[in-house]
Amino acid sequence: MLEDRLLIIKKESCFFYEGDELKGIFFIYKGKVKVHKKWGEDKELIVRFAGEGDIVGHRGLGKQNIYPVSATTLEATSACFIDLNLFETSLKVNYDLMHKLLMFYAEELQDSEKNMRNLAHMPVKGRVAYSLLNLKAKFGVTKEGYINISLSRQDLASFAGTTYETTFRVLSELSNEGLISFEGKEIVILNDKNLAKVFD
Amino acid sequence: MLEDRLLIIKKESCFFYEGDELKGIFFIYKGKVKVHKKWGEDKELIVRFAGEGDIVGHRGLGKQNIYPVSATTLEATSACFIDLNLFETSLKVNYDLMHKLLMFYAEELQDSEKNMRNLAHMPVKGRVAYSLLNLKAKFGVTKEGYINISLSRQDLASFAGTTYETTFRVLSELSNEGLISFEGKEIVILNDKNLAKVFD
DNA sequence: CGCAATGTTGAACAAGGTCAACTGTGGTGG
DNA sequence: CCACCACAGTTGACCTTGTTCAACATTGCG
Repeated sequence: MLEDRLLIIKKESCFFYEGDELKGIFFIYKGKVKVHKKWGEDKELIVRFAGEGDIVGHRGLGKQNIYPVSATTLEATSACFIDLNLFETSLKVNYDLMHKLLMFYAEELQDSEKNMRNLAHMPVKGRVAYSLLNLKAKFGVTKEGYINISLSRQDLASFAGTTYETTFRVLSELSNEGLISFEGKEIVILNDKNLAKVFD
Repeated sequence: MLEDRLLIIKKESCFFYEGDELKGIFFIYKGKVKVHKKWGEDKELIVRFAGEGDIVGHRGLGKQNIYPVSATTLEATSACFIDLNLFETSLKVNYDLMHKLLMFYAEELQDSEKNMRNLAHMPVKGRVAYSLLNLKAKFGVTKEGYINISLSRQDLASFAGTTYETTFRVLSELSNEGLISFEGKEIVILNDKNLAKVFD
């Protein structure tokens, strides 16, 4: 029963698009996903990342049943698709689930608004630093100390709300200052405290 | 019983501050309120406006019981304060309330993320235009056609995520283009459709 | 070996923020 | 009644930030 809703999604594939009709939500068993929003043809903003145990697609709930964002896997991902009806029914039946979801939304909203303020007022360097610390907090580090998510520069840029090139320069800067170090996509934060001082 | 929780708040006063301990939420009977977040000493971003029938302070729900935003009246306002315990209890008892709240959060989250993307990628002129249309949609217009909220330039700037002076220039520009007209704080949108074309 | 994709850097440019001056307007006291 | 001041409204000039574009380097892979 459950099995026929279990999806295996390969790396770098978009499993729902901004504007699509809302069919249901996804529960991530394994893998990592970016949730993003387009602007024009070639610009996007990554709104959030989701990993193991997170849900994706819930943002579509509300008046118009349309996904307001797209979701794309960053690595091979397995997820459970939960039909909208089933989900709504579960909510009706399970008070606790609904309450958890409510709290989850509340947290997300706080996050989102902090990000808004950052985009409006924080300079790029701060935003990149903030993004890195965010990623570390969410995904942790590997045993070698690298942030446990392998992200293209472009994705990092889209997350920080800036361009590829600028992200690049900022990253070298931070590296020169001894706050981080990296080889390709693998990034280590050497000094959390001082990295946090870049903003704030 | 209800009366002792009814508050009359005079114009331009902040009734809770970002960082305050969360005591409860406010239900606005009458008046208008801005919900804002500080950056540094002198910069702020207005995250949302609330009017009659809206609730304020719910953003504090979540892990740490702290208001993540401040709330300040724009006009004389009457509001009902609902103690956090009472509110939580009501949620437990009233399935429908909880569901409505959930949907409300979902909408807010969508809004917030649209705003994030706009801040990241939309130029200032577009953001101001977007803000004006937003305000019109939320508060409607007076019989003379003015947007039914009287906002200082500074507040409009903080809502659009820009500076006082820039807002000013953009407003004159829009006025020259025949899209809006204004006398002091009172603004009319002359051409919704073309104003929307400024962004998008 | 060569080509494509991605990484790296420099330079020019544009948007918007900052600062400061100027204008008008409405008190306030002589 | 007018001179003066305080203060928001208004505008100009400049400067910083970050984007854009384009060149060049490096890597990986057929």
